[in-house]
Amino acid sequence: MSWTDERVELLKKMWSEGQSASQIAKELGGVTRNAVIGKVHRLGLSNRAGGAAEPAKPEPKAKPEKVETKPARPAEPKVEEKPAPAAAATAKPEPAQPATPSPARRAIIPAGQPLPPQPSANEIDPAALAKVGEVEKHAKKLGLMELTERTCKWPIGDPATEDFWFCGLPSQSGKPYCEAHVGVAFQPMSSRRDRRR
DNA sequence: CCCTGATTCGC
DNA sequence: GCGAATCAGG
Repeated sequence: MSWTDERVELLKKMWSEGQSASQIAKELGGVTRNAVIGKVHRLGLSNRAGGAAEPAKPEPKAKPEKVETKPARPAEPKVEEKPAPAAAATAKPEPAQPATPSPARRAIIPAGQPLPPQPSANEIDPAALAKVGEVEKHAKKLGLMELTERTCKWPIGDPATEDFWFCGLPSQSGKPYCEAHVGVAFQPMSSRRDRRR
């Protein structure tokens, strides 16, 4: 593979979007993250600043003076780093159904919820639940696109609204979830088996 | 261990 | 110019 204009363009785009070198490499295909990084450097955009943005690093120079703003590039598009929730668009307070072709639709419950059901106060170890609650505060709130092989894919929030994201915490094992979520995801199904219900 | 970007240097 | 190997972190 070679760095065609298109590929370089995509590289620039993704890099400025804050994508990691490995992700870019994966997207491009035929190159490794090293190649991407090498190219990035050669292109001179090692700093992820499409034109100027980063808060920059406050040098040990505590100069109370006003910061000099170079008018060098006043009209820079400046690609703000947006979380880019991937799938869901920035939902507006629009309660209306977008357009459900179904003649008779019931609740807006997405039938295809491939991922584990939210723990419904079942017979799950309270400690594990507490842990999840705790962990979800630290969730990285990844969008569908941000998920990788080793990020927790536990869904959080309501898929029907914009309040939906994935845990995203590292799932170091070969598991699809982080430690906490693994805990409530698959219980050995042995914890209290004879509930003599 | 997983990951990140940065650098080097033979090609 | 290219990128694998390596380095230096998190």
